[in-house]
Amino acid sequence: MNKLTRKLDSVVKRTLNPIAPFSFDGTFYKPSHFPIGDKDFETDIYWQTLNYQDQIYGLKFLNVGSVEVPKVDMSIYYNRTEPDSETIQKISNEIELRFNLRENLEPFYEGLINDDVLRDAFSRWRGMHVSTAYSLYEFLVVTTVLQNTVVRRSVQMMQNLFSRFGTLIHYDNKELFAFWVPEEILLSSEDELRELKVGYRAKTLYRQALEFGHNKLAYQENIESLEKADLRKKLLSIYGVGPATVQYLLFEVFKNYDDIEHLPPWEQKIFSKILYDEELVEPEKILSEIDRRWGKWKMLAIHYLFEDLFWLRKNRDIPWLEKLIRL
DNA sequence: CATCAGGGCCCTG
DNA sequence: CAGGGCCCTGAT
Repeated sequence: MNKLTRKLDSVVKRTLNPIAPFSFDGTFYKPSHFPIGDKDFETDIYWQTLNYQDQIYGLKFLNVGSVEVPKVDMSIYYNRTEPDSETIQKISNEIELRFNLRENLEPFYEGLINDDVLRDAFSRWRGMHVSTAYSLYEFLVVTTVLQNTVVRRSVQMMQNLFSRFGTLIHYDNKELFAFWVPEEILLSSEDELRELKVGYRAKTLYRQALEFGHNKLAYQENIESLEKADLRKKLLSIYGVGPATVQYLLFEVFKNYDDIEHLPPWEQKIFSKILYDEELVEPEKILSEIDRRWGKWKMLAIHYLFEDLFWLRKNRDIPWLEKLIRL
C-alpha cells in the first residue's frame, strides 16, 4: 500500500536567529495539538518533515541559544541533489514565517504587563510564538479531519491519509511522514478517499485538492497579500472552511491576533473552566470578556493560557481536562 | 441491541 | 438565518 521508506542521508545546516525573546520549546511544540506522525519533539529538539516546492526534506531544529539570546541550528536532510543556496534560503524564510521567528513580542508583553490572568503563563512561556508547521493546503487537511469528530478518529484519519498519500521518510533515526501535494489526491478519487474512513470529508478533501492543485498561484502567496476583511472572505470561500476553521487559519497561519468572532465548543468548555471555573459559560460572555481584557492581543493571549494549560497537563493530572480530551 | 454526539460545514427552504 | 444531514466510532 504505502510507498517505500525514503532515506534522507545527506544534510546541510543553517543557523536561524529568532528575535528575542524566543522560547524554542513553546514555539516549536504545541501540546494542545493532536499528535500527527509528521513531527517529533523533545526538550530543545524538534523534527518535522517538509514538502516544499515538490521536494521532500527532513528538518531537525536544535536549540543552541536561550530565551534572551536565541539561536537555532537547522539541519535539512535530503537525498539525491543537494539544495542550492537559493533553495536553502527559501526554506529558511518559509520556516521563519511559519514559526513566526521574526516577530518581536515585546509590545505584546508591555501591553499586558499588569495582567494577573496571564502572569503565570508569561513567566513560564516568555518568548512563545504562535506557529504552524504547515502550508495553507496542509493546514486545511488537518482542520478537515478534525471537524465533527473526536480526537481519536482525527488521528486515525490522518494516519490513513499519510499511509496512502504521504511518503515515509527516514532521517536522523526518525521515521516520519511527509505530506503529499494536492495533485496526488487528484490522481485518486472521492470513493477511494472514503475507504480511508474519512467519511463525508472525502468530498472536502477532494475539492480542496482541486482548488489548490489546479490553481496553485491563487493561493498562499497571493492570498497572503490580501487585506484582512478580504482574507477572511477568501478563506471562507474555500470549500470546507467555516467559522471555526477560518479562525484557526487567521490565527495560526496568518498570525492575526485581534480577530475572534466565534468560539467553538471545545474552546468554550476550556475557557469556561479557566476563566470562570464553571462548566459551561455562554460563548458571547466569554468572547466579550476576552475582548475587554486583551483587546488587539486577544488571540495571542488566549493562546498562552491554552498552551500553558496543556504543558501543565504533561506533568500533572488535570481530571476535568482529561474528560474533555476524548481519545 | 439501538441511539447519539463528537474540537463543523454545506445546503436547502 | 435556522435546521437537517452527513461518515464513522465509542459511549451510554
